[in-house]
Amino acid sequence: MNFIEKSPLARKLSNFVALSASEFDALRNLHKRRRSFVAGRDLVQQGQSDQAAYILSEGWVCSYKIQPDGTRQIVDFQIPGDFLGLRSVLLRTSDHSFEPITDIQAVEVQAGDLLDTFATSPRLATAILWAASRDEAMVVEHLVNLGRRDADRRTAHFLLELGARLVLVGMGSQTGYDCPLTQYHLADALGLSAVHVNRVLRQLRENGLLMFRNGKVMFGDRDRLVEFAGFDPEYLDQNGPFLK
Amino acid sequence: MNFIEKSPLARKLSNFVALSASEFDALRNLHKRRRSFVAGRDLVQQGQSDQAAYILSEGWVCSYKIQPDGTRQIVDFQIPGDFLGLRSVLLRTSDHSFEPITDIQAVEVQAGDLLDTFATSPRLATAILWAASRDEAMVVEHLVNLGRRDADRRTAHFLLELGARLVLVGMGSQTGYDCPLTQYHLADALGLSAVHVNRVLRQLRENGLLMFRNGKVMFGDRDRLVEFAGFDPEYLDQNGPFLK
DNA sequence: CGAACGCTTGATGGCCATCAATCTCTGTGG
DNA sequence: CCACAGAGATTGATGGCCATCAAGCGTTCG
Repeated sequence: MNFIEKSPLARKLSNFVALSASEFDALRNLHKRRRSFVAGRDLVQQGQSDQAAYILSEGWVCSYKIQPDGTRQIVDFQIPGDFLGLRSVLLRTSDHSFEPITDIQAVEVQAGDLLDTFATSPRLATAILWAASRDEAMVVEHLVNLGRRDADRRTAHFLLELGARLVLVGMGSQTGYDCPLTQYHLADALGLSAVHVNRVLRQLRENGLLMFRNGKVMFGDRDRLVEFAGFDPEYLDQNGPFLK
Repeated sequence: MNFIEKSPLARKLSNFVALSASEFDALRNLHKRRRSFVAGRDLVQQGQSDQAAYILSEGWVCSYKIQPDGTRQIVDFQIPGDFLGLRSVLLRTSDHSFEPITDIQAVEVQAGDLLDTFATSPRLATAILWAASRDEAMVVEHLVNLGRRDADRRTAHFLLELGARLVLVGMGSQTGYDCPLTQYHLADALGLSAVHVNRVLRQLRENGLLMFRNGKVMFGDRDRLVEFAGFDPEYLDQNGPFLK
């Protein structure tokens, strides 16, 4: 049993493709330089060009865009096993910034190595493209969330999705998960004010649906919460391995 | 001069990579079956599995998701040269639906052919991945639009982006473009009610910023509009060929 | 021990949804 | 040829969701 088989990324990809020993090797070869970053200091600034991508192995990150008027929109959160900046490898400038929410550990991935892996290990390539497609599907669902759900359902839906993602890397369960986000993070992700997020969380708590407190999210009545939020996890496409 | 060199997709990709004759050939080989669809009838239903993707050669399409309560959120519009359903090739179920807004012509692309092309023509592959990354960047910008801009700026920003995209395939200019969208389409894309979209358009018109009328969008004072909307087209990454 | 950060709650108001009615335009069939 | 239906656009009235301003609390940390 190799350490890599327990890495969050390997764990996540295994939910889609059953990886062989040589594919675990190929995955390990992607890992070049291990790097640490402290909470709060941005990795890549919006507009800065950067040909490297990262795989997050520990900690939480958010990707966001700042508006000219200073307001911030968080596009997505990254948890262990997620890629960082895969898109900015191809576009000439990074179109958004990354902020570590906690201290993090990440592994640098060279664009060239990634393309080589695609050529030599098509099954692994499929798994990686699956993960990228899934990330995009999550951004789309986030967009629907902002466009067509009110604050209560939006918040509930978001916290349910986060839970489902964490389950995939072994960091969550049906009853809840540890969550280092502040109410300000939630506000910037959900397009709400922090004040209103606070009220929404109170209401969800008083209705026995979920608790967001002291760095923990705990689902009260999960079934009722899923029903309330209209959460249909199908877009996450995590119903067990597809390629045997 | 081959017909393919004038196709919207070739035209779009040429803005990123200067394509050679053999690359035009490879691009032509992707085009298998040409198909027509009439306005209003969906191509792929949400939840339906489908292993084929399309390249749109004529007409307009929108991709959207329907909520359990019947509300609709349009995720993106596709114009000639855009891919349809590239993501659902990898995920097991299509996570959204496609509605042709006008009668359209599209070319079917087999997933396998696409991967073959990646192996034989890396420059073309890079160009296609660039286009996909750019599409994703547009969804992100759309998300920011919904989360952090008021109705006026949101509408202005959206119509400016659409204009910039159309320029790339030769269907628009600095002064305006033809646009088959209804105010209902705009409402579903912008997360607003159709009534409010109407009011917003009136205000933009009365301020001399832009006219949306009779299937045409005409910019009044484009500079002021760009300033007003906070439109920074850098995320579109269309500043001329990158790979010579 | 003061400052910073995050959380909490109240008061006020504005943006935008909703309901409702009317108007134009186009296509269609009697 | 005209009546009619339907889609799209337009405008007014009302109200609710959520932003904003303001104040105060607890905890952590230098």
